[in-house]
Amino acid sequence: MRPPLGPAFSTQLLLWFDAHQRALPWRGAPSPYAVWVSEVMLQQTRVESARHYYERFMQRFPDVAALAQADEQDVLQHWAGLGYYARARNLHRAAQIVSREHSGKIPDDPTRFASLPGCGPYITAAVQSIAFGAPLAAVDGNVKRVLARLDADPFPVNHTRAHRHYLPRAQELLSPHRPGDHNQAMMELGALICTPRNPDCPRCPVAAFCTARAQDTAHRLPVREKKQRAPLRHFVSVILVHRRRYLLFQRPAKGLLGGLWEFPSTERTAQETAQEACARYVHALTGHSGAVPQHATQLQHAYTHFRLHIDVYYCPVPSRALQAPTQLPHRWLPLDDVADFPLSSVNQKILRWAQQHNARP
DNA sequence: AAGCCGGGGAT
DNA sequence: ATCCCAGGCTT
Repeated sequence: MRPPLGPAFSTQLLLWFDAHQRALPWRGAPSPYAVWVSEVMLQQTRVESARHYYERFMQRFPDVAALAQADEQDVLQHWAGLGYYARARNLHRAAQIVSREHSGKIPDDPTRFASLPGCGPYITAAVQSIAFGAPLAAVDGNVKRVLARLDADPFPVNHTRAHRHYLPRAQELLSPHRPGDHNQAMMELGALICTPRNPDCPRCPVAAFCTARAQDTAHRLPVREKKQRAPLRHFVSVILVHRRRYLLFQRPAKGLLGGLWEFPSTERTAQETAQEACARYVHALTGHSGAVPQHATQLQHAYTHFRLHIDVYYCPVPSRALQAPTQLPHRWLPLDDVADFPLSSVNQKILRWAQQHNARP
């Protein structure tokens, strides 16, 4: 049996939030557009990671019209390094829809807003409650953790149906008077007090309502399903140079790192060394068989579903002709111009290496 | 329902 | 090394 909470819970929560919330760039009477941009950036992304990107993005695209008119490459350029690039592409498309079909005004109707690309249940509840006062509970990773502890609920928070499971409880607790602040307060509580490890129960404003606190089991909640470890894959990236110009490819519009640019790269098979893979790739790319790739550096990186080991090579070639036209857009660029293209985090590291070594190993 | 999609900070 | 974050889309 759950303790009867009623409005007492949100009263205590909001008192704490009013006194202890962090000063963040998207707080303090933000425009609906500012709320939207911040919520999209904060998906699966910590506040401190998104903060700088948010400031820069809002300076460059201050309103829906500015974003709608922008070139997608410009939008990606301001997102490069933040990850989950479909967020940027969807936000850009959504801004164009708002501009064309809603006279530039962000819909204050949850159903219409939810039909925009990138606007799922969480974004919709967050934006509609914070910007327009709609009484919709926003359920993210923080909220699920807080609720799991509040009720000592063993339902795994990373289960496919976790959102469906925790939403009714979140909705029942939601303050009808200040739904936007209540939603932010739940997330702020999860970020500052009810943290994944070592929750600070003595300083929790709603500890009196918490079943896990009463049972002293907060440190063992929430329950989480095991997931298998990401496999390791080996890639070779090559800094291909012809007369101080560097070859860059653009990745396909969809899928991993969609629309971003990168130094040429290929996956290494188990049967070849990195050096052999690089020579094989350069030959396939340029037809030039006498290439002697020089090892530049190694990088490690982790994506959600696999880990990456990358050997980076430096390889001058005698011609700019490409043998097998890869269908993918490419450019031969002066090193100083490469940074003007949206690069993934890994390729930003490769670029920095090239700059530091002045293009020579 | 399960898989795909980034990156970094905390532990 | 592992976890996990202001999740949504595709299949």
